[in-house]
Amino acid sequence: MQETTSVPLDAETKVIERPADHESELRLWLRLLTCATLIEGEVRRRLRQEFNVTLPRFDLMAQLDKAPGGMTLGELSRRMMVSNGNVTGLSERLVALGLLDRRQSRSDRRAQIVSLTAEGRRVFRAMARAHEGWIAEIFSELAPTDVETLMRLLAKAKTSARAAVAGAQPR
Amino acid sequence: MQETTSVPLDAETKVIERPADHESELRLWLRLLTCATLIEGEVRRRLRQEFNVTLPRFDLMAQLDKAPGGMTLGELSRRMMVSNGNVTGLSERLVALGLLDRRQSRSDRRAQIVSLTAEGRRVFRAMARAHEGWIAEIFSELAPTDVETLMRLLAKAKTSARAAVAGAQPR
DNA sequence: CCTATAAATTTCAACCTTAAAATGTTTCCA
DNA sequence: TGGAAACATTTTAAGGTTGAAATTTATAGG
Repeated sequence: MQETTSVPLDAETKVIERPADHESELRLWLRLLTCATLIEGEVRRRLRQEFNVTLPRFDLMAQLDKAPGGMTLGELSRRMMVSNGNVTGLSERLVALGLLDRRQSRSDRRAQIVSLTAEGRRVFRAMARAHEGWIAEIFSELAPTDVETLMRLLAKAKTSARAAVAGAQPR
Repeated sequence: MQETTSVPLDAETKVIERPADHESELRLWLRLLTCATLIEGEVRRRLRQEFNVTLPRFDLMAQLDKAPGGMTLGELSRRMMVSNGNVTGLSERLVALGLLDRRQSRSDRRAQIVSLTAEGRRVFRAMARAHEGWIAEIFSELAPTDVETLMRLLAKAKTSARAAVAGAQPR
């Protein structure tokens, strides 16, 4: 019975096309996603209620805060892991609010460089201080060793994921 | 020097209002978010290229696949952790594609019940099979013990986050 | 029975997001 | 030098997402 397999098998041969039990990895992914979604939602809610700012805008400002001299839109796009068109729109709104400066690069006329204004930096620092506290609160039940272990294993997961992404997308 | 503190301190007193080193938690959050974003982006890309479907639609169908009898929109909204209005729109598009059925609840005229059509179930199963393989590939560099440890610590993180969410949002 | 409150959903405006096409600029190499 | 190819960005169309207001129906207490 069940002799429909057209591939010769023996004890040393891996079963081909078996449904395979990758359930544990799948459950890991769902749990990871749940954690991220949960925390992201909470951070967004608080940013909105306490600072009237969206998470993407906060993220963009966070990148610029680390680059005193500013950054091109492309660089920003890569670091934020979002599309080019996305940063174009986000930057426009932040410039309109007076939180960002934007100028053309001297050396490359294609490139636009954005940086935080003094006001932008001031506003961001206040938000960042609160944000750090929220994250500490959210993770408060984790022991330091838990945090350490998670950091290590998530780094491993990140490397693994990057390899899969690179392998699948010849771009 | 540095005697600007106006709060009396001694060996037993926690420093008040110190900038506090919650850096490790912050880094953990950023790493968790990076992992999730990276993987989510890759899954979305493949769903799009291989099945011409968006991730939110796949997620919605995944919830319904687990509920043979269907589910109300509210239930779907809670499980997917997205807003009510969101599932309204998503469902409309999937009904238009013939992948979902939608009917009014017999017992509660306010409630709408959606479920997969036969076609929807068939399509979802094919996608789910591929999806499980992608996730396995993405996590392929993790050892079984790594997966196990991550599951455990992420569960702890989830519990911790839920407590923070509940504590902050009297709703 | 009536009415206040809660619940399920829809609608709406604003914003975020992507992929792909279009534009303008730089680089490289034959 | 002359293009071809690579780059940086913008634009566009389609869709996803939220929070809040509006609508309809259910429920419970007096």
